[in-house]
Amino acid sequence: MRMHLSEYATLITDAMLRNETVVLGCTCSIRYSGRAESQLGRGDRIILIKSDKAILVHQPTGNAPINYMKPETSHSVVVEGNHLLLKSKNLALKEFLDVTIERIHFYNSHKLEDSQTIIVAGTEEDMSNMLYEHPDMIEDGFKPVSREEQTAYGFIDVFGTDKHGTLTIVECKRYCADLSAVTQLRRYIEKMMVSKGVSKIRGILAAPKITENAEQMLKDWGYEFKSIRPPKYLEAFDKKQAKLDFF
Amino acid sequence: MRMHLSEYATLITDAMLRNETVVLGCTCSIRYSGRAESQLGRGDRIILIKSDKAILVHQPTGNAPINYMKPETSHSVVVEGNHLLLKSKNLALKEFLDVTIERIHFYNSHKLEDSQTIIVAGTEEDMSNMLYEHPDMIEDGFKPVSREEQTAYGFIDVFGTDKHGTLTIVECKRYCADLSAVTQLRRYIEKMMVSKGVSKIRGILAAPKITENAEQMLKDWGYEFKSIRPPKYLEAFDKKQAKLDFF
DNA sequence: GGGGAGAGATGCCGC
DNA sequence: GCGGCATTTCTCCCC
Repeated sequence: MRMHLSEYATLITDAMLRNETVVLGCTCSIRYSGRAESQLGRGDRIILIKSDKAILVHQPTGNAPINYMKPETSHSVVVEGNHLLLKSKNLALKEFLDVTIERIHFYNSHKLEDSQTIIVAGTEEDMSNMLYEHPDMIEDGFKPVSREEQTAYGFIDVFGTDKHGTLTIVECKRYCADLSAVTQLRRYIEKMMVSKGVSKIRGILAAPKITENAEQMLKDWGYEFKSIRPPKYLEAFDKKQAKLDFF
Repeated sequence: MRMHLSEYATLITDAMLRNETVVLGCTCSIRYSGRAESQLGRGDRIILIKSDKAILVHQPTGNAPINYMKPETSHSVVVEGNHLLLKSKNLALKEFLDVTIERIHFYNSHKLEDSQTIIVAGTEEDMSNMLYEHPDMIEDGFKPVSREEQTAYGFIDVFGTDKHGTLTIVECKRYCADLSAVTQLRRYIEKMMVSKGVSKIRGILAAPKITENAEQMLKDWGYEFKSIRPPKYLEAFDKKQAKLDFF
């Protein structure tokens, strides 16, 4: 049983008023203007308008949305000739999305309730926590002083002294360390040398692996690489769970 | 008319066999294991399984998917007790997603056809192209060298010589330049000084604006900031269109 | 709200 | 496939 486009306009408008989440399968073309500008010719897509008024447009393949607007966007649906015009505006961000809908394949809307927050384990933070709790993983005699030390040039993952008492900065990466990881470490060290008034600070990049160019740059600057992997995910996970269950 | 969960299992399985895109509004809980590990308690979500077998799970608010798997993932749907178990596996990436579905609010599947590619304008590339065509926007007397040469020294946005013949590297940012933009410029300059065997290379950061810390670091290193905005979106857009229409 | 940095980042292009 | 880098990055945290 196919409805007319005008009926869909009413359906969608009413659903949004009721703060429902709207799903639309349709043939459409799209134009976006805001931080950048884009155009997309006619094709079949899924449109998702969430209860917070974020909108996502997905092509039938690919991970990322092809067009989207942030939450707090206002949407209007009107009939224009023989198609539906979905106009989304975010005046605060000066962003605009126009979707010209030629045909609707399916439509659904529903009030969705979800108060859950995701718990993620195996992050860089888990890694720096592990090193803080097991400083011997860096090297014998390493003594951590602080985590997440704030500097004007950024955060420092792990900060401490080696067995000779030399100040040591450890930068963690959960995956393969690259050039920017080295420049990040370098930036911290240079800033810290000035603020602490010392001439020598050791730099250690802790990651499962490192690119060849990054390793070369690391050596050129007299820093070191330490191959360390993020903590076993399930262990960290169960730990967090235990903590949550406690309360 | 509500169906039993077992009927949905068949519906979804068949739709995937026909390479359709599947949309599901449901109450579910989720567990992910792969590059990291995550858990999400019971709540209402939208599940999207695309024709390339990518899967996205969206909460009713927020821009980004809360869980997802890349294309080429295999999915199975089975009934387990009084709920539906959607198991997604990507053995090549060693990633796993388990969705325990307690209730289905709506379901749709459809064969979607979309061969269109998006055209985006106002990018950093557009910005560097603009500077090549209008080098006076950098400063009087700036002469960009041929664009072919930029590959020889990496991914430098724009480089050339100023009116005194001094080599000059320009790094473009389409939005507010930050600390990493400065270190990036610095890295290029150091690389270039070695490869060209010169002791002085000017560095210019071209962006609409720059953070205070980044500007300080830029000055500390003797580089310069030039406030430049990406080209007017519509103009660049129409240009690209004209080019495409030509063929 | 701005700044800084991580992300299960993703996606693109080049070698 | 790896590497380097932009992204309408998004998101979180902290000042």
